[in-house]
Amino acid sequence: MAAAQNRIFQALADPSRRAIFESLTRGEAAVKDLTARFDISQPAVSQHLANLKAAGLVDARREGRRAYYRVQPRGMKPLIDWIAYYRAFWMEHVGRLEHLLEKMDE
Amino acid sequence: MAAAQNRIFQALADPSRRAIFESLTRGEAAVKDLTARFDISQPAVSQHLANLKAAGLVDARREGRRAYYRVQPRGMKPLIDWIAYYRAFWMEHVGRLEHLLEKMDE
DNA sequence: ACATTAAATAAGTATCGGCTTATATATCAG
DNA sequence: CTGATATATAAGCCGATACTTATTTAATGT
Repeated sequence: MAAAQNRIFQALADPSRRAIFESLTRGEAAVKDLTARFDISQPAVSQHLANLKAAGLVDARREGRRAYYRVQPRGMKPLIDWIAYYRAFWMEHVGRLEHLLEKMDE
Repeated sequence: MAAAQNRIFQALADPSRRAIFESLTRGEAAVKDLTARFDISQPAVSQHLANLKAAGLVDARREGRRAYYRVQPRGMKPLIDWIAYYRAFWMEHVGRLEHLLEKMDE
């Protein structure tokens, strides 16, 4: 559980990797597509994807010679759990956070 | 905004630093106290605190020769915003996330 | 004043991590 | 079969960073 949180925070810490992840929220994409979108080499993209996959944030699908990656929404659970766990504290100190969380129910 | 997210994700990525942050959610603490709680040197603790403070996650207060640090709940906003921004996507793909978010209202 | 305590800063080291190029492994097209 | 395409893996480089010890700054106690 804490290990999962470690992997997720570490995975999302790198701006390039987070950008790739965010890009995948717009929809499934092949490595080739992602390589075209960003200014790093194909191996760099593959390495970032492997990292995201190991963190459980992303899922891969092979189709012929293409590898399609997509976000694995359930992978966000440890991050949400982490926030939820400390929520009691936020609540005590910032009543206004209630309103922040409401945004998540829009 | 994206810069704030960068700093926060980067700050929370290190396990020691995140542990210090989590420890502070249990209440304000002086550097001395934190140094006693963890198995790293005092300078290491001070450096982590400086990092957390630069990320806006933590706030410092001087009292005599002691420096008390406490969580700055508003500092979590960029992280919550980030999750909220991509929530639309999570919702599309995982109806069950609704239930995850409900946990945050318990 | 002097010694002690608390914290921050400086400086150096060593590991980690993200990138590159080069290569390997498949798959497809001709 | 051959060449081209798509991805993954290997190896190495280099900058970032998390630590250390040493020192500085400041506040307290005797």
